Amino acid sequence: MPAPDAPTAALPPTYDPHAVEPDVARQWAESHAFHAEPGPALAGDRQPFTICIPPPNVTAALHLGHALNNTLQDVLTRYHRMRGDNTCWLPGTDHAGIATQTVVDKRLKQQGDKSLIDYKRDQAEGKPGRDQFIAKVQAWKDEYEQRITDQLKAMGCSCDYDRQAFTMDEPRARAVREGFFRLFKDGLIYRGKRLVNWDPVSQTALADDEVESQDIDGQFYYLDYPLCDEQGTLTGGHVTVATTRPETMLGDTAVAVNPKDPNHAKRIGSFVRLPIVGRIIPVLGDDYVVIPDPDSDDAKARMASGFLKVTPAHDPNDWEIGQRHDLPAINVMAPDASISREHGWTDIEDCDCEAVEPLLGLPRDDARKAIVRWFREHDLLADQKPYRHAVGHSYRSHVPVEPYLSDQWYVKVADDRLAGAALRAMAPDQRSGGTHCTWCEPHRHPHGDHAHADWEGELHFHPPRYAKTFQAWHENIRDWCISRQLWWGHRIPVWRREVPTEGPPAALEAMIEELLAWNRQGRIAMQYRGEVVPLAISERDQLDLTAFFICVRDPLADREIIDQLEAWGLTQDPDVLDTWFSSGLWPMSTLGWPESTPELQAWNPTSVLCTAREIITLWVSRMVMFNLYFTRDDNDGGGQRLPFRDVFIHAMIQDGHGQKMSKSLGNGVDPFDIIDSHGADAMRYTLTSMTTHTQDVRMPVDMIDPHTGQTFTPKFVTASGGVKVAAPTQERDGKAMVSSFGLASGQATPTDDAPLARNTSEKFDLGRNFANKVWNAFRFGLDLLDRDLVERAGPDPELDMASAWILSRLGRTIRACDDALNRYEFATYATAVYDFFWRDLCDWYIEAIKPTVREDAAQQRALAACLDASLRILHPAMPFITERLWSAINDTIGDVSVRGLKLEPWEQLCEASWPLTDGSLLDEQAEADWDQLQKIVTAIREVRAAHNVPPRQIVQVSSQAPSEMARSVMNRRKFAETLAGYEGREFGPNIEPPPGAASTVVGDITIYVHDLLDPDTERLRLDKRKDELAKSIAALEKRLSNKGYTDKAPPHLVQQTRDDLDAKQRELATVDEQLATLAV
RNA sequence: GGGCGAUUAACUCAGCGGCUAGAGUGCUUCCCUUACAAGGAAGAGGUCGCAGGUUCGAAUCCUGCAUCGCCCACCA
Repeated sequence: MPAPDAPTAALPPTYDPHAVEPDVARQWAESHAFHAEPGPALAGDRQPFTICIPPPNVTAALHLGHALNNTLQDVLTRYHRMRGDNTCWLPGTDHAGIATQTVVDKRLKQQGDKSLIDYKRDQAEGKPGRDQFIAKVQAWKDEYEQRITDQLKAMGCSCDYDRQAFTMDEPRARAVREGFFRLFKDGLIYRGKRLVNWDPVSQTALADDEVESQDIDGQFYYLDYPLCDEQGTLTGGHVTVATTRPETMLGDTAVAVNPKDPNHAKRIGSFVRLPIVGRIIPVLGDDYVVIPDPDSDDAKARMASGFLKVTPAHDPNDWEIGQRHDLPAINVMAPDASISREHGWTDIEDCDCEAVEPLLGLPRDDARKAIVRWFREHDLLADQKPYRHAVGHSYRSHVPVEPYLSDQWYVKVADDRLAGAALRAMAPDQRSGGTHCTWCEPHRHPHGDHAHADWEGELHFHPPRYAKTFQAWHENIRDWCISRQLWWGHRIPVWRREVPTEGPPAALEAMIEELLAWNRQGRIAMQYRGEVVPLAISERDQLDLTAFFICVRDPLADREIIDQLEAWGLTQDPDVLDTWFSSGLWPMSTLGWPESTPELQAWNPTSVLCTAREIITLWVSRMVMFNLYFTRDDNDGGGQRLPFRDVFIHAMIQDGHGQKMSKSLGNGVDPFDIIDSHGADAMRYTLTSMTTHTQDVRMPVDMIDPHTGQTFTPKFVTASGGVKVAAPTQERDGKAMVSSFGLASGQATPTDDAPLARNTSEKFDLGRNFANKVWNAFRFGLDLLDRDLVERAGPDPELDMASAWILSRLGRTIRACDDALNRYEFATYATAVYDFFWRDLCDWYIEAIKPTVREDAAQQRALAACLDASLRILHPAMPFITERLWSAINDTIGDVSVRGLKLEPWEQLCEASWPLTDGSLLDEQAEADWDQLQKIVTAIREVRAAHNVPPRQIVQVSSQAPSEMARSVMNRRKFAETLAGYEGREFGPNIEPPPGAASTVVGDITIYVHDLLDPDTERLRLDKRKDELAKSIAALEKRLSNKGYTDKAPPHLVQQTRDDLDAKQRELATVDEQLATLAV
């Protein structure tokens, strides 16, 4: 028992994170240590270091994937803060438009409350539905934003919480409005009638990358269309079109044939009468059509009939064909993807009413069945074959996306000023396809200014392979649909008049003049018939007011304009912007853009973006394009800037079945669960140590029985989509509990009898054990250290071999940490500190100095320096425990710097300096000597273990060595004696083997462990050793007998092999001798 | 269809031209030694997915194949 007043009395023998973390977190919060101010850029020698958090969606709480993401950011942030950089980590959350709206709507339905449909009805009836629904979503957002912030704080994330941002708060909204305005003004945003990816459940358009491909088993239907003349008179015969989507035939406006098709091209120029509908449509030629070939490798060629039905309003390819041939696009569906005559089916009056009537209102699946039935009944279904193919699904509602004709807003990202600039921003060594820009030669934009010559790309991906994803995306990019028919999001700041104006021409004239004036003042921007105003509007008297789009720069500030516009009968576009529009501005909007703030000047570009690879196209791309584009117009002297210089892409966490961990799948693990079972530091350390440059890491998840506290592997079931998840309810020893999946999916509700079971994973034992080791090493260290002795030793005491060695190892470890962290090699960093602290410091050094350190000032100093420096280098990964121990050790020791290692005292560890070493800590001689000593100690321990000598029993050892070595052995004897538990007897060049001694050989030295009279054990040991030696001698001889090796391999390697062989042979001889002695 | 990655000990992963291929967990034996049993000492356990090739030398580089995972791609 330590004395009650000993420093260790304050520290219990087992580390309890729950007793430490909240206090430390409070201490940090009260000290405002994480708040940063930009100050003048590059003041003194302080480098800026900034990270913008990838804002988590407010749809749900964070899971382990976020824990990994944020841990890595915090490791970097804390490291740079300690390095003395002007460090700021900006936290925040994302409103996640469609995702959040969907989640909240689903929850409202589950609770039996008024849901989106009801609010929409209210809104249509003139009641305040939109605002009320948004209020519901806002409440959800408030709840989860708080949860997320609590989680970040519990994880120890050292964000500047004073700067907490949200993609829809006012500063961010301001940035969105300004960004939209500038793109609009520059003609990079336009209104287009296009086929969009329509989600019929959410009833909104989706961007291309919000569509997920899934293979489904479908059918190929072969439909006969009767041939006719131009007037519709049947001429006999038919063509057979092949389709997977018969229901869209209602909107067919042509049949296409490949002009090169030898069998079918002759039909070009004829007409068919569309069954059911009666529409007379041409057969035309288009290269797109696949020529049938039953022997082709291409499944489509095998399935093709040669005739393609063309439905421009319901298929993207057909849309293209329609554009080429000037075909009408006839939309036959309502926004919910049911068959409808109300949305563009202009010639429905001509139809066979009897056939069409029953189809109206049918969902597309039912319509498909009905239409196939109709064709079959009318003997027009030629064939039907099974066909597996990819179908795009909404990433939110998971239903097939409907290509749907509608008016939407687009960003012209394919423009050179956006995608081209993003490509040029790539570091030349990461851009494939030569050093020239692959983009601008062929796609040179007439108005794009080329910054090539003076703008060296410096966007780097880590690992570099992800640069390829980025490049490929921008080389094939298509315009980005940014309008969403949602309520939760940034309202599009565009006003227009829905109905033609009827006012007198004079009033109209005045109105136009007013608009043009505002336009000149830069308060609005205008587009007229798709062209940016001002332009030559020659026929003012024929102006169509409904063809004007008026973008108001800052509708919130400029009420005068809004009031006037509304007085004129103009209304704001009801749609909102794609979430990624505001996320794309994140590195700017969080720093105050469009104001030219000190933050923006000091911290943009930010240092690194830390994210997962799934988001490279969705998000990274847009931030790069926006930041480059918007900074080139700003007159702040900074010029065109990237949002960040480095992109670090980390692994995705999978569950024990190799499935991606995600909220929507329901297999996510709450970091709070891990913090509860293992502690935040353990979680962080383990996650850090898992972060290598691979793509994925697997995390088998267990559950904790809330009744007993025991860990067990839950029963898994296959949920929808084939995903393996823990069964919603679990049972152990007759007692029930609810899994987190059960709760998240709403399939089970925790009760007193069946409480929620937390998750855990034994992977975190690594970090928990390490934290405990650190804790105990410090308890012991605090007990051993004596402030007077440490100070008396001074910074440059005469070091014994052990102390010189451990400081040398410390110096190497600090270097390894720096290298690893600068290269984003987190696992390397984690392993380096682990090995130093546990293996070197605890297992060897502290054990070696135990008998002497209480009186030995030099050892006191070395130990103090090691402990102090260890806390500093451990801190980025394990901030809580190190901060707690820091305050304990701060009370015990002062400045413990040693020569070559500066360790300034500091009140809080999170603000303390990172240990700086100049290389003079390294001592190669001490390292070589210690290496030899470790071998001797291990050899003796091995003998002891083989003979079952208990650890406490001191053995007698003699050793024989060539004279020059013997002296060295004498010097290191005291450490070896301590470590191997022996007492040295005789040393010298010629020692008689003591009778009854076991022996072992280390290099030149033969070691005798006295009084181990068990010849059988001895023979076994020596035989085994002999085998090993014989094997490696054979291998070495073989290598040396290969003249290719001796001729071509580096000489030092060959020499090393020779030395090695020599040593092994001598050792073998000694072992043989000993075996011979045993036989006597 | 194009691209990226993985395949190494029972499990989860390092290593990515040259030590007898490592770590954590698990397993075996010994030890509750006055920091730590969430610990200490010793140990067992691997033809590095398969087949070729390059090289004096390959887990590591190249080619092909197999299996698994992810990203991108217009659903006739």
